[in-house]
Order: sequence, then structure tokens, then C-alpha cells
Amino acid sequence: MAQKNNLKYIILGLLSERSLTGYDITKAFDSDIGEFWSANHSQIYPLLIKMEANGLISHEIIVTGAKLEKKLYSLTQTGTIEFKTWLQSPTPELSASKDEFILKLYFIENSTDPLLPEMLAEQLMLHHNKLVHLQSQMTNKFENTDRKQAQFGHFLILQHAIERETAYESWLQQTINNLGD
Amino acid sequence: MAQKNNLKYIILGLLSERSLTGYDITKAFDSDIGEFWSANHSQIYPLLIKMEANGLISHEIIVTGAKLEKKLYSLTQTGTIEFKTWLQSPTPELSASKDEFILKLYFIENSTDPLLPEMLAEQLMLHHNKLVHLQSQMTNKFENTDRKQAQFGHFLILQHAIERETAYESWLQQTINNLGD
DNA sequence: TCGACCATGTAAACTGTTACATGATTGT
DNA sequence: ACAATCATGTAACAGTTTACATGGTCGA
Repeated sequence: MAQKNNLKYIILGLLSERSLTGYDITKAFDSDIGEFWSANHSQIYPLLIKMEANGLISHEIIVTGAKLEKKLYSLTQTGTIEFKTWLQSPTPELSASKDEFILKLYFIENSTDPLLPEMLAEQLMLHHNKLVHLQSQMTNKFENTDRKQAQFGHFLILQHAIERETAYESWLQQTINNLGD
Repeated sequence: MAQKNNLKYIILGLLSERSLTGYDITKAFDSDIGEFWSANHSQIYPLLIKMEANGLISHEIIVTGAKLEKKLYSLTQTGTIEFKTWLQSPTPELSASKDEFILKLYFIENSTDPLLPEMLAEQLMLHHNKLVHLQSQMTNKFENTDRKQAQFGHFLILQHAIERETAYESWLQQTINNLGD
């Protein structure tokens, strides 16, 4: 999708918490943020350079060991303002959530289609695994109420994702159960 | 997103039901399919030309009125096979469902953030409207059980979308209700 | 006749993925 | 020494959106 440069705002948001290298930002997509957004380092590094050229961020060189130079990026005041402006702006578009399985299902004409049972079973497994993963994330990150206060948005997102996957799993299961009718 | 050419399969799927012009295909995204996928005519027309060059589809010219030429596309045998192969193949990836509101929420650190109430209220309105729309779609298209049999996949998708929006709305409402705690 | 809609295309810009490419550090 | 990981970049390609561009049909 050619969206409205959401990646820029993710980077601004991450840097608003603390200074990070491009590598740190890349890794954030393997854990926390990876739950609901993805990005590769090949997209992140050029964007960091562009954002710096636009005055949103700046960097200082940190030398590790003998000569490994890291670029530690920080928000400029302009960047801070741009991030806050984005956060405060309305979000009037609902995303279309492009789901390839749903696409295939659309072309199933009949409830007796022999493909249906395995398609549904495959998705049930995938969504069940996702749900288990999300639940373990929830346990790991928000065992104690303190962190739930300190990262309230993150908590809400996880809660929402768990409810979404629970509903998805339940829909798949019911559909499988009713196939015989 | 640079996905795996799902648009190609949508076009194959639509043409497997009946022959269509590029304009017909474009309009399908304004109604039925628009519920869960989007595409513009500027993407569809070039792809139709490419798919014809690859032997998946063919067209005949239909003249309307004095001289308006329409291209009516049909599946070739190769196209039919490619569509069926896709439908039968596994769908092992779960889409990340990139949702800008969720993104913003991630950066809300505290449950007392003054932005939260309006953010949640805005989304509640959007998702409520979406739900109402989906429910009217369901009523219009599947009043009688016949069509539910004849377009089973479409029925399941609508059912799922309604359940998803119901859950989304309920999560938003509960979150709003609990903000005071 | 005029406006809404039918009908088809191209161009430019942007977003995202996969692959190519290089080198340093750290712990075993 | 060697492997895993840290660290940063570029290139090519693929998918998507927005804008530009043109002309025909049909009903009021």
C-alpha cells in the first residue's frame, strides 16, 4: 500500500521515548511493534537519512570497540512537534485489512465445496497459534499492574488483538461445526 | 504493501464467474469486494493487458452505441487453471492488518492521557457506522436462504466482518467506560 | 443540450520487499 | 578462530495511490 508515511511517525514515536540507532529501530519491529506493523532495515535507513535532511531528527556518532561507528538518532524540536501533531490529528479512515484467506473464501460458491474443511482448519491453526502467542506476550509484559499504567496504549492494543483473534478463532470453529448442515 | 499479486487472482476469480470489462471489474471494488480489498482502475487496466500478454485472459471487442468500444475479458484455460491452483494452495501467512489508530494508541503512555477520550470516541463512531453498513449489506444480500447457499463464501465473509466490527465496537466501548478508573 | 455515468488508458510519486554488499564486535 | 549478532547502506523490483488525459452514451 502507498499509505501516508506511517513509518515516519513510528520512528518519531520510538525516538520520542529515547535515542536509538537504525539498528535498534529495525529490531523494534521484530518484537513489540511487529505485532501490528512491519518494516525492513532497507526501508528504515534511507528514511532516517531523509528525515534528518528534513530536520525532524539528528544524529551523533557513537564509537563502539575499536572503530564501529553507530549513528544514534534523536528527535529535534521540529520532530517532536510533528509527532505530537500526528498523534492529535483525527484518524478518519478505517483500513481495509487485506486478508488473503478472506479473498479465497469469497470465491467459494457452495457450502459443500471440498476445499472448505482444510482451508478453515488451516486458518484455525494459524489463528490459534497467534492467539497463544499474544496471550504469552500479555502475560510477559503486563503481569503487574504498574506496567499496564506505564504503557497503557500498548496494553490496550494487546487486549484488542487477543479479543480479535478469539473472535476469529470462534468464527472459524463455528463455521467448521456447521459445515455438515 | 508489495504483496504477491493478489489483485491478479481477484480478477481471475471475477472472470471465472462471467466475462467482464475493465470497468466492470473496477466497479466490483466499489461494492462487494470493496468490503475487504481495494483497487483503482489505473492499476486494473495495465494489469489486464499484462495478464492477456501472459495468456491468462483474452478479450473481444463489444461496440456500444455508434462507436464506443469495450473490451470484454474472459478466462483462458490457462487462467482457469491458475485460479484453481491459487484457490487450492495453502494460505500460511496472517496479514499484519495495519491500522493507523492502533499505531497512535501504541504511543499513548498513560490511561489519563487527555487525547484518549476523543480518539476512542472517533473510532467508536467509525466502527459503529461500518457495522451498520455491514448489517444492511447482510440483510440486502442474504435475506433468503437460497443466496446464502449460492454465495456461501461471501456470506461467511460478511458474517465474519460483522462479528469483527461488533467485537471492535465492544472493546472501544468498554475501554471508554473504564477510563475513569 | 447537458450532466451523470460509461469506458480506457498513461505518468509520476510513493511504499514496501527481496537481494546484494560490506565490515565490526563479542562470546565461546 | 569462528559463529552469531551488531551495524549500515544500496539496487532492483513490485504493488499502490493520485493525478492527468480523453472520449462516448444515455436519459431527462
